[in-house]
Amino acid sequence: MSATIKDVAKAANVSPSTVSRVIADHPKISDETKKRVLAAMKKLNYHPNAIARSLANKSTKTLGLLLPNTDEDLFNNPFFTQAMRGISIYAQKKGYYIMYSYSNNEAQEIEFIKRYIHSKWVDGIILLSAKQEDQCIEYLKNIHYPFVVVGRPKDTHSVLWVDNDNFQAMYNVVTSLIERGYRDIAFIGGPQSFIVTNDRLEGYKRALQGRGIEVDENYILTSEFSEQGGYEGAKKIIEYKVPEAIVTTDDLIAFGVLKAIKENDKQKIAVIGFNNTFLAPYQSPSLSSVDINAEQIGYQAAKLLIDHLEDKEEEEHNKPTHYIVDTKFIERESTKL
Amino acid sequence: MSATIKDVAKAANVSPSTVSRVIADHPKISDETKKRVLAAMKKLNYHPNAIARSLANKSTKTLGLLLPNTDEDLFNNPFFTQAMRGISIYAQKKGYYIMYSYSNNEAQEIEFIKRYIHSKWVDGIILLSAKQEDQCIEYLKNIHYPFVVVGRPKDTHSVLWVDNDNFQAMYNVVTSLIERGYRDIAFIGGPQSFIVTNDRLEGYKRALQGRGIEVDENYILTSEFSEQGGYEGAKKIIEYKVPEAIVTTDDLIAFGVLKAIKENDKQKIAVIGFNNTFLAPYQSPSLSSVDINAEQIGYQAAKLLIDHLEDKEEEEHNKPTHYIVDTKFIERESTKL
DNA sequence: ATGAAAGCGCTAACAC
DNA sequence: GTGTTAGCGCTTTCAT
Repeated sequence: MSATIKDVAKAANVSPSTVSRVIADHPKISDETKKRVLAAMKKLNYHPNAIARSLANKSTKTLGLLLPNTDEDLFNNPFFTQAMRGISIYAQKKGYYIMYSYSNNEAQEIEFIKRYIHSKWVDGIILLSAKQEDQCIEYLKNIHYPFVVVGRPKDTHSVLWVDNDNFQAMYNVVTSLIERGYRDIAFIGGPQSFIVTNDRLEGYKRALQGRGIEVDENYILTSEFSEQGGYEGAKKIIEYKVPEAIVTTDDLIAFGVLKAIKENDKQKIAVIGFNNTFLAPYQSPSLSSVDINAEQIGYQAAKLLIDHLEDKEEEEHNKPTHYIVDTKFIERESTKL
Repeated sequence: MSATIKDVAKAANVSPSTVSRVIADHPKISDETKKRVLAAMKKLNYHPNAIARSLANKSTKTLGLLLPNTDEDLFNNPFFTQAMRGISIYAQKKGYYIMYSYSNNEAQEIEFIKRYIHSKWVDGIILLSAKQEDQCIEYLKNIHYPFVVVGRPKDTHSVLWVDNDNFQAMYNVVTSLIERGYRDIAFIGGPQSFIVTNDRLEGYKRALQGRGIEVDENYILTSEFSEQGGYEGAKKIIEYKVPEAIVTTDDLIAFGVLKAIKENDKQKIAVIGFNNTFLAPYQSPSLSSVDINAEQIGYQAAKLLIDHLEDKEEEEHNKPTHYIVDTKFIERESTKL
């Protein structure tokens, strides 16, 4: 039905290869014929068939995005939509398409990865969550398939990744708390299986130690990535010993903490969230949180992968292999009590 | 590098067409050769090249998903991720891939649609938001391209769509409020450019009228799709005349309303959200909300489109052209005061 | 039931 | 600079 390269060739009185050359913006083509071909394209409303190009080029210009295998709440976390938007923005800029699939568990995740790769649908893969023992990373590394992971993997050797400096971010937050006179600071994090949890926990511990405050293991809780987790964690901690501040690894957790605090009438406890989600300003008290710039993370992840893909031929010499996105502490009422 | 259909053919001592037939599960193939071919596939670790198949079949088995052209807050609304998940689930079940793109405005949205269509990347398109005057719908309808829209379009003629019965849902909520003795009920909705806003507003009005309560236009506000909008709207309404209840068209708006109510110390005002987002239970008071089952909406949208695509040949006689997903009122503290 | 051959729409040597 | 030709990996008549 729609015009092909041959139709254009005929209409412009040139050969198909010439048309192909103007599509690819080949240098050695006379302005005159180029003009004629372009005109023929317009006239016939011609658009290159991407499938045919992909087959001939052995490249689809599309990326496969793997959404995390996890429970509902985590996926509802705005982090993912923001990262997806960032990915989409850079991809669009470079003319790449994005496919996504949502998996329920790691086995399924690997299955989808294989499907993407074997079917030749994608040129590269973006992993949207790095766990401590991530089989997807292992698999992709082994077969030397181009991929990037959002979140620092356990072993960064020869893998592209982008993340915040989670250690530093939490370190800074806790240090600033200490400098203002807080000493009894508790920590509630998500599951330990996530690297990000451990990084932030480490930052918390080191900040305390750096100021000569002993780490109290009873002040450290990791649980679900949910308000429920924060709520229950905070109750447990308050029961143990009322702290002056509670730092968390996610706003969702912090929301739960705020609720528990209110119920226990311990309103002087400072609370800090992470990820600066859009509802943080609308808590009462409004929640201080660390903005991790999720959109930028997604953007840089796409950039790392696509740039890597495009530069395949020119030796992969000094290409950066990871990118650290800045965080920013957003102070609100929950730390100004 | 990887095995092609020819390699398999050679290994199994048959012709490529025979291999192709077993891939497509063609009936006229002897069990014996089928077995031999399958064995060869395993041995060579053969996987069909989807691009080549697509080119020959003129069908990619992939769908293009258009994320709404709108401000940040709206996209952060969990509705979209839930719908995306539903879409993904049905698509995966039927072996379809999903591509998404995020657009900033309607012009860009149409541009992406054209790109998807012209490049032949997708077999159909899913629109993730129906506005009153939706140019995308107009465009797709005109060129008779297969698509489905999430949300009831203004003109439903010859378009596939899935939605809640937003009129009925709001009608029921308001009626139940009236039956419990509430009379001064205000309404705060999102932008009027969204059909869903009008449907819910209509349900609100009719419910009042049905019980002989006059509609007070000062009790009706539409604004941004955000907490900010709810917050400011509620303040305005309270200033005008303190209502007994405020119904909203979105939890985000309701969150803002709750905040305004607290600040004004008007805690007896009942509040109802919409979409039953995951944070609704974590407000204080916990927020009563209408669960719209977004995942189901996405699932049914994908189903409608894919089933339509697959049945192209067999006359399109009695195929359903839309689907209504049930809503459910989830009562919490905010309506039990 | 199976094979031969043409074709899907585009690209990339290789010639001139 | 431009045309010719041979694929890319698969499907599908049309034979047999």
